[in-house]
Amino acid sequence: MADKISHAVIRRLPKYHRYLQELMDRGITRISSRELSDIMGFTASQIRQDFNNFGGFGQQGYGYNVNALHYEIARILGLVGEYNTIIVGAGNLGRALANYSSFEHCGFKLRAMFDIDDTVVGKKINGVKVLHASDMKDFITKENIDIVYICTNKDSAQKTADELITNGIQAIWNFAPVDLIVPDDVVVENVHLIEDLFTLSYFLKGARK
Amino acid sequence: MADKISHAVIRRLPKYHRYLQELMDRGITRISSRELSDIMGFTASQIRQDFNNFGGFGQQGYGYNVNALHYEIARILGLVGEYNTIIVGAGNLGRALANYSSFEHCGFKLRAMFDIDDTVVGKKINGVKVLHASDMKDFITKENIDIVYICTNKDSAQKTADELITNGIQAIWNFAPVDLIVPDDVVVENVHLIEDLFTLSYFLKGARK
DNA sequence: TAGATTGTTAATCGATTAACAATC
DNA sequence: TAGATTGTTAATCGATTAACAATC
Repeated sequence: MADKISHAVIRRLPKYHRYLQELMDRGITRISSRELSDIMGFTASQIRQDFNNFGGFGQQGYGYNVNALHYEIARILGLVGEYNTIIVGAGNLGRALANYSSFEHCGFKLRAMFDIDDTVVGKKINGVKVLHASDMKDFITKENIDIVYICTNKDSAQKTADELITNGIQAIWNFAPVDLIVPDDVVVENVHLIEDLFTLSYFLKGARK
Repeated sequence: MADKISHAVIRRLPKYHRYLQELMDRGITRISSRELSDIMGFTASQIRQDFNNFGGFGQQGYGYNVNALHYEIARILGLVGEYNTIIVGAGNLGRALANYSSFEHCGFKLRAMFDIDDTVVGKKINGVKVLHASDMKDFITKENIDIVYICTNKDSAQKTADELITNGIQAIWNFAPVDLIVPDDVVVENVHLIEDLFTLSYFLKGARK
C-alpha cells in the first residue's frame, strides 16, 4: 500500500467505479475478482493487484462488497465532495460541456463561463452566466474555483493557463490542441479529440488492407 | 519493421504529427531526434525507436526532414485521403462535434446526423442535415460512410453500434459512457469524458493533501 | 471443517532507455 | 576526413500475469 501508485492503475479506477455503479444499480451486493474480470475484461489478478494498492477491500472466500468497494474507489478518486468549476471559452465545445449534466451529477459544479467575445458575454447557457474574461481573476478567488475547463483556441490556451495558475488554480482540463506547460504542482488532463480520431483512422486503414 | 506495432507507439503518432506540423508552420525543415526530444518531452531514443517501427525515415549525421517525416506519419495514420462520417445523436455533444471544423480540415467529412427526436430531425446544424435514425441504414451504404461518431445516451449506444456494424461500419468513435461489444474487425475509440475528469479529481485531491 | 477467494510474492512479459556501430 | 546522428541491439525498468499461502 501507498508508495507511488502507477498512472496505469489510476486510469483504471474510473472504469471500476462505473462498473461497480452498474452492479449497484442492478442490486448486486457481492462480487469476486473473477466475476468482475468476466464483465470488465481485466484479469482477476490485475483487479486484485489494483485494489491492493489502496488496501484490502475484499474478504477471503467471499469476494468484494460492491457498495463498500464502490465507495472506497469514489473516495480514492476524490469524488466524495463537490468541486467548483468554470469553463474558459464559450465556443461550441465550451457550450456543449456547459450543457452536459453528467459532470454536475458527479459533483463538478459549473459556476460560470468566460469569454472575450461580446456576442456571448452576458448570456446564459444552461443557466450559467458567461462573464468577460477580465473578471476571471476575481471570480476564481471569490468563488473558490477548483477546476478549470480550457475550451479556448490553441493560441490562447497557454496564456489562459498561465493566468489561471497565477491565481491559484491547480487543476486544468485542457481541450485545446496544445501541450500546456505548467508547474509540477498543477495537474493537467488533456482531451485531444483529433488525436483519438487519428488513432481510429490508423486502425481503420489497417482493417481495410 | 512490420510485425505488430504496439498500441503505445500508435498513440504517440498523432502527437508527432502535431509537432511536425508546427515545425513546418515555423518553416523548420530539419530536426534531430535530440531536438524533437527537447520540445516534445519524449526521449530521443524512444523517438528513433518509434519511427523505426515503420522504416528508416532519417539520415545519419543529418537527422530527419520535417516535411518528409510529417508526410510519412500522415500516411501511416491513414490521413492522406478523406473519410465520410456521420454522427448518431444530435444532442449537445453531437451538435458540438458537428460544429467543430477541425475534423473537416483533416479530411473527416461529416455527411449527415441522425436522431429520433422530431424536434431536431429535419434541421440543419452547421450546414449538415439531421435525418431520422430509420434512414441510417440506407444512408450508410449509399454514401459510403467510413466512420460513425456515437453521441447517443448510454442506453442506446450498444443497439446503435449493432445496427451500424450489421450495415458494414468498421470504425466507431464512441462518446457514450459504455464499453461497446463489437467483433474483432471493428475498431472502437472511446471518449469517456467523465473518466478523464475523475482522473483529474484524483490528482487534485493528491495535490491538496 | 471444506471450499472459496483474497492478498501478496515470484515469474513473465513488454516497453523504455542506454549504448554504440553504421553511415551520411 | 571528422563530426553528427541515425538505426539497432542490449540492458533496464515497470507493469501484468501466475501461483499459492493465508484466511474468511
